Amino acid sequence: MFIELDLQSENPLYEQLIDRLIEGIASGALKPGDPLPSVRNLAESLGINLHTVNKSYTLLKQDGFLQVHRKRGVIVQPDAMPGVTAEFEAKLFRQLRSLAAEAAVRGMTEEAFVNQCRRLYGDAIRKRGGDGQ
Amino acid sequence: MFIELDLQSENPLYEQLIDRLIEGIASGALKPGDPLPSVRNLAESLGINLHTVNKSYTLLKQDGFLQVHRKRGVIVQPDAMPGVTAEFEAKLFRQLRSLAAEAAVRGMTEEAFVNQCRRLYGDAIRKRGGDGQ
DNA sequence: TATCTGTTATATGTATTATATAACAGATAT
DNA sequence: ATATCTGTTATATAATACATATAACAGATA
Repeated sequence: MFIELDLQSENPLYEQLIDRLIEGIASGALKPGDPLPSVRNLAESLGINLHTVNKSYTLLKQDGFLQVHRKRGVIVQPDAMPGVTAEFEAKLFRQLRSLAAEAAVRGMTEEAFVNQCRRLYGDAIRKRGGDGQ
Repeated sequence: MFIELDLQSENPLYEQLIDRLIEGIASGALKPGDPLPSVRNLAESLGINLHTVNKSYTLLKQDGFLQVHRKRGVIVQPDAMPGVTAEFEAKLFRQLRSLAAEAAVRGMTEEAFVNQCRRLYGDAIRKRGGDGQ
């Protein structure tokens, strides 16, 4: 687990951690059923508070990306990952619309914008071994 | 100016307003040189505080999307819009990477993801009349 | 028994967001 | 000139979010 958080970022630490963990699942660095460090261990290794890690874990659990076994601790969702829910679609639309509008105003062509989207999707699943769906 | 803000949203009001104004510029609803309502007028018509509008205007001015003339008031940047700066690229990368990773984990294919990106870019400039670059 | 797990409770400090009221200097219109 | 409108600045207050700290609980583990 090579996770780095930016303490200077405007993004909250718990959101950064959520992003890093989802990116880990997308890339295959974290596979279904894989155990995650305990909240206390991860907090210590990241140099942040236990409750900040716990908040990230709790939100990821609520969304179905993680499971908490009384015995095995926190693990990556071993069964079906959450699908494209209405909430996720709404978030995707909202953020993409905002990014696309600013990109257009700044003179970024549709091709350039779409190419970046494609490239970053490819980067996200790069390490999965081609089973990226 | 048909702007609606979501008072329930997690997004701050001043950020929502920034998004709506940039989207207005992207779509052509707001053209270079167009005057914007005064901070007090817009605040009243949106039902929010003067300082919240002023914060949005100030940030948009700092980024070069708006200009403040002592005589003409606040207008849409009449000269060259800000280009694709390093800061914007960094923001674009950060947010797209996060969205792409979650989309991939949720089973959204690269094609579906890229198509949404393309569609939302097209929606953003739809009313510009095809001079979208 | 001692230790580790997630979880919950409580408290504190800081920053952000949004509001309110007031005032200033420049420009505009009557 | 007087009154009004402009962006801007100052100050204050309340609510919320973020991050931390300390403590405790029940279940599982060694």
